[in-house]
Amino acid sequence: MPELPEVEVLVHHLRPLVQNRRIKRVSVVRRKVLRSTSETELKHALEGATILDIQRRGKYLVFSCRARPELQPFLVLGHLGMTGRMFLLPEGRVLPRHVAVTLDLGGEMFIFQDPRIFGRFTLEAACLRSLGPEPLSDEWTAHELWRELKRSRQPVKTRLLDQRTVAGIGNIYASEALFRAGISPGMAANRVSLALAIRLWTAIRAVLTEAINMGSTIPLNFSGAGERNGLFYYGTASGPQTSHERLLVYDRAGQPCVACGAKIKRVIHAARSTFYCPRCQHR
DNA sequence: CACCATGTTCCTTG
DNA sequence: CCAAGGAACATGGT
Repeated sequence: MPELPEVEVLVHHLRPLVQNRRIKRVSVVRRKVLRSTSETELKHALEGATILDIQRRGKYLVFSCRARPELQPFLVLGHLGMTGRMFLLPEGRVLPRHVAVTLDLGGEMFIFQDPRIFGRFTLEAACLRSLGPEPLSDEWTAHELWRELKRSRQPVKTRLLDQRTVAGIGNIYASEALFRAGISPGMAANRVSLALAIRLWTAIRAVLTEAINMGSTIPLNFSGAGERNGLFYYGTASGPQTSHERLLVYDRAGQPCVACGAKIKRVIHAARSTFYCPRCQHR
């Protein structure tokens, strides 16, 4: 669930629920998600503090909190990893499996659940500094993408997964953006022309924006229960399509390309699956 | 049982 | 020293 659009949608839905709420108590069930922060440090910082806002940066959720009005705000960084979820649970309910951290907000519990424990919930915010530009910001240009791609001979798909190239693209939207741009995922990044970089830049922004727009209009199920599939918009109340149906190449190996009918291929780059149409994506 | 999985980081190899 | 690739992390779904 967690690439840029899913995190953006989560932040959008979570913000009004947690904004200006005071944290009464913190419970840490899986210490690993705290990374370099100790359990004591997190509790000391958060218990009694108020959540002022949530923002997204790349795939990170950035909580700004403040212990008291006269003090400086501080940040808590959340990351969903592969399987993380965040939602509110009415107080008194039985906790679901694989809870990593809970915040007692009084009346409701904020739950960070993460079966695989690849995610994080930490005071350590230094990792934000190594992130590349925000793909949907006005400051990010196609030329900047091109300049970044020029620096490596790795497959362009692999470069898109590197969060220093641009922040927030994951394995699903990397394949989707390359398909839309008509670029073969295995093409060496430094052989991508400026014209192709412009197409890729446009495709990245379109793919991410469309996913956000769809997710934002759908009511999320914050109970966290009954959602068996990791894919983010699955199990939500309604909607004509699941997110999966909107993906044109991802996880469609062997199926006909929606544009030309050729068989979608699956290949491996840097140990991750890549899906593409060998006819549409020739360059 | 085998294989796959939306992410990041560390280790090894060249 | 750097770049690139793969394993590891821990669990669940098919």
